[in-house]
Amino acid sequence: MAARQQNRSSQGRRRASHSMESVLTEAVALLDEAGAPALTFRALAQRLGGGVASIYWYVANKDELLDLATDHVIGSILSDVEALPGGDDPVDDLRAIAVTLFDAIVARPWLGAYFMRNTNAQSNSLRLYEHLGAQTLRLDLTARQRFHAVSAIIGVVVGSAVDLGQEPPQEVLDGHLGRDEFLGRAAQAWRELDPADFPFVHGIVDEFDGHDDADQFRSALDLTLAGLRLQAGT
Amino acid sequence: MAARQQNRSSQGRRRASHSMESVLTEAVALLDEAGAPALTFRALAQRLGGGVASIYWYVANKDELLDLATDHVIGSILSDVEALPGGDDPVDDLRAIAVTLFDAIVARPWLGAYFMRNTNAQSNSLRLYEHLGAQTLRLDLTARQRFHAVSAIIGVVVGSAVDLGQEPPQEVLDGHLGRDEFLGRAAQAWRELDPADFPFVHGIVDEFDGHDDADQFRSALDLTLAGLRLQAGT
DNA sequence: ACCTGAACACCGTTCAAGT
DNA sequence: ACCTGAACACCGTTCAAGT
Repeated sequence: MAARQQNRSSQGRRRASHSMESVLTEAVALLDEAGAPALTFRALAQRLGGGVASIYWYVANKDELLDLATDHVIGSILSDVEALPGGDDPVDDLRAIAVTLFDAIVARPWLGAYFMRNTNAQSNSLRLYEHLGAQTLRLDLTARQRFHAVSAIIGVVVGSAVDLGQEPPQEVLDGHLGRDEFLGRAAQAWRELDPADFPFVHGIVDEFDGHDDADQFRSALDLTLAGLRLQAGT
Repeated sequence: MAARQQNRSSQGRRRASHSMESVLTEAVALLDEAGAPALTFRALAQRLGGGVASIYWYVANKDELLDLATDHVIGSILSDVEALPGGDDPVDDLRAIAVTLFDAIVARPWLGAYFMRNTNAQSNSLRLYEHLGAQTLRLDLTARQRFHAVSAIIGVVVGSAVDLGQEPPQEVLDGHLGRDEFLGRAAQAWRELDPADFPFVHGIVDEFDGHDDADQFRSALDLTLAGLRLQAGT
């Protein structure tokens, strides 16, 4: 079937041969499988079937590796965003894009920490930024308002994402405790606080218990978009 | 003046003696002086004048150290928040609290990554949460709306904070480049993009160049609060 | 041009032992 | 009850050398 790989000499496996593409694909695979702590140069080298030092031919350091891995997956998020239908209401289109970003981060919680962190090294991020911003060009806003509006929307996404990206406590990872049990346990602690000292916490503990992160995100996004709509006079 | 310290024997310095308080104070000092990477058990032990292992008497692991250090500084932020005058408009009071939080994070950029991350281990965080929430009790909202409103506001703070907490690139740290030069350099790269492909980016590049993070935060916060005001019918 | 092995300096964490 | 020294297993990064 496949031709004999050039990097196998007659003596057996000798020299590995990588490529930027394979380095990033395997880096993302590690991140997806076990989160940010799983991405080490040694683990990555092992997956690539080579030595640690060869990775440094492709990236200058770990920060750059993370930036490029992030931009790599943002490439596919960008495709999703570009596939969005787009309607006649720019604010609704902004919402649809933001929800797409949020969903992508839910699927890859490690993304939360690196998303939109460095638009220089991340060229797909810049395109995504442009895509969001393009919707604001359809609204009656000043340049400064547009700049701030897009920053605010990204802020809502990142703010929610950071919450999601939090490594769950050890009990949850070990599978001894599901997310619901974990929330329930925290909720129980809240219920035991003095209601006179914590009236708000008592009032919302039932909402907190078993809450959906997506709901929370949607509400935060809707508040920002409502404010934006008001500002644009739409 | 001060009595001879018990941990000095006649042979000279022998056994160090710590306390939770001194551990956290020195941990915060390290974080303040050089950011999150500076807080290592070895550096902390050196400042405390003892061995690394003794720190484990006070905290179970580094995560707990970070949680407690964060809660420690949130204690003083809480004092600032409680010292706020408080007016007749709950939304304005929410804004004042949020701005206080933002200012605290500007002063301690490392906080951004840990702020409000674990209200279990962080008892001062919970009090701060209650303080924000208490303002929403003065608004005509459902429990769910209150819960989401406070989450949204914290999201705006954290979203902006994450941006601030980013370690500046090496050139800025080295002092070869100021923040303005750094922004200007990025802005210049944006100006060189094809305007047909990046109309939005071109439209806001002058806003981006030399922008103030506080302005950006204030705008994001105001959008959220405007949305909240609308929701509460105030 | 691209890959390797071995080293370096540094982490968090543990543990048997001291006081 | 609290502290210590030394070890362990792991990091990112470098470099002289190979192909």
